[in-house]
Amino acid sequence: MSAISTDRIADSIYDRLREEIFAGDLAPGARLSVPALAERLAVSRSPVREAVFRLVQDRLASEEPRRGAVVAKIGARELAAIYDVREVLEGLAARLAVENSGRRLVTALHDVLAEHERAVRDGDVAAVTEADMRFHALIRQASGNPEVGRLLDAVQTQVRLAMRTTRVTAGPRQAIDDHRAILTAIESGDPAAAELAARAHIFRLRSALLRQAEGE
Amino acid sequence: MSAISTDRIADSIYDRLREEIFAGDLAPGARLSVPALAERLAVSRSPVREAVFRLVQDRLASEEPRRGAVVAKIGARELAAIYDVREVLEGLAARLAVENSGRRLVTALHDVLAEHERAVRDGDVAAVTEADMRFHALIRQASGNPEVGRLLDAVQTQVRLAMRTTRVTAGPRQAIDDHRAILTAIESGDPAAAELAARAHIFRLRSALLRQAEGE
DNA sequence: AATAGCTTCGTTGCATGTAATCTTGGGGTG
DNA sequence: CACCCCAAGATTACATGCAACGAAGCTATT
Repeated sequence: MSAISTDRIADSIYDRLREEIFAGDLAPGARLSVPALAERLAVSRSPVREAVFRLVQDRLASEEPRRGAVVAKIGARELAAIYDVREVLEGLAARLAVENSGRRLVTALHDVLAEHERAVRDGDVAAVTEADMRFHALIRQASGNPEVGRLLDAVQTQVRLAMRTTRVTAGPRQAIDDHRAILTAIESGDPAAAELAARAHIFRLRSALLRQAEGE
Repeated sequence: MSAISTDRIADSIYDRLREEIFAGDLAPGARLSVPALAERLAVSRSPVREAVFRLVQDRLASEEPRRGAVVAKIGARELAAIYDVREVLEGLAARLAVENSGRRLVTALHDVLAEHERAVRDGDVAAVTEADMRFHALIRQASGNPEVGRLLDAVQTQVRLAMRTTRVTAGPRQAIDDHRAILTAIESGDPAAAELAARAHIFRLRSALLRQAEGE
């Protein structure tokens, strides 16, 4: 019953570096020198090497020839490509959720949507983000397809990284309207409609993103 | 201009283990002991450890608690989930290929299809597989979206692993008919039609797969 | 003969040594 | 003043040592 043993140094270093990247403490372009990190974190090079390796595989860092890994930059172009993928994956998740799931999902989504609306009214930015992510997470868990969940996690990792450079805000009202449309489609029990609604939502996010990148 | 330096021991071990898994020399369930492999391959444990780690991340192996990694088994259920993902990704690739690509793709696909038909007539199983894979690879390269390519590579890795246990053959005539339908849709320049045709193709493969798994 | 305890073996994960290779900065030269 | 070459530094990748931890098998006891 115990959780995964997190007493692995390599894991905790991976988590820590990840958070430092998302928090901006490690800006895109910053070098991830294994010896330097090992000294800063007061551990040997082995677990650091493993952690950096995982960051590269997650595309949070990229290998530069003989200069070590650096925190990855991600431009609007790459992000748009990722959103193409996200569009079809979120659509798939919504379709599968309708096919596999029941009333429980609908009520949970209603709750999150209500919280989302409250957060927007109150101007609580953190809560808005939280509710937004929860909405998608619920659907993806309900899909019953772990592969979709894993891939969407990877997509979200890239999106979070992109927020370090690109400012990507879809109008908050638009997001709520989209979510409500998705929920309505799920409630109606129509898998194809749910897929379309989810895809339309992500497609609009992608458009907003590109428009914003254009205006720079 | 030189290719990626493959003179890394860890890389060559990774490639070798991968091939041994696909060839069946390492059957699903076989233990991947790092010390044992290091001795067999006459290298130290470090590069072997890295290679095994990558296999686990690719889901070609799975970690068993305190007994090391073992070659992964993949059942019909997991494979069906993977095909759900593959369906939407191949659909996306086909749509993007139509939007981004031109006549070059169409002629290349015609060539591969002709070769595919010849191979089926001659009963050349290896050539059939080759042509089939080439058809999909062409579309995915033409999509211009590297993310789709990477994810479909990962999907294909799982499919190849699954072939070690599950026998997955869609009738060869069906595959050719499907491919011709996809090509027709691409030729017509209709992105939505191409997406639907590609999705239908994978969906049929998935159905054939599940039917075959059912009958056991 | 069955079972409980113990010993041995194998495994992982981390630390550290070392050679090869590339980058980079400085000093000397045309 | 610009440029080139060389040397020093840093990095990776691999080898190897070592302790902790379970698992599996053997032995002794009931």
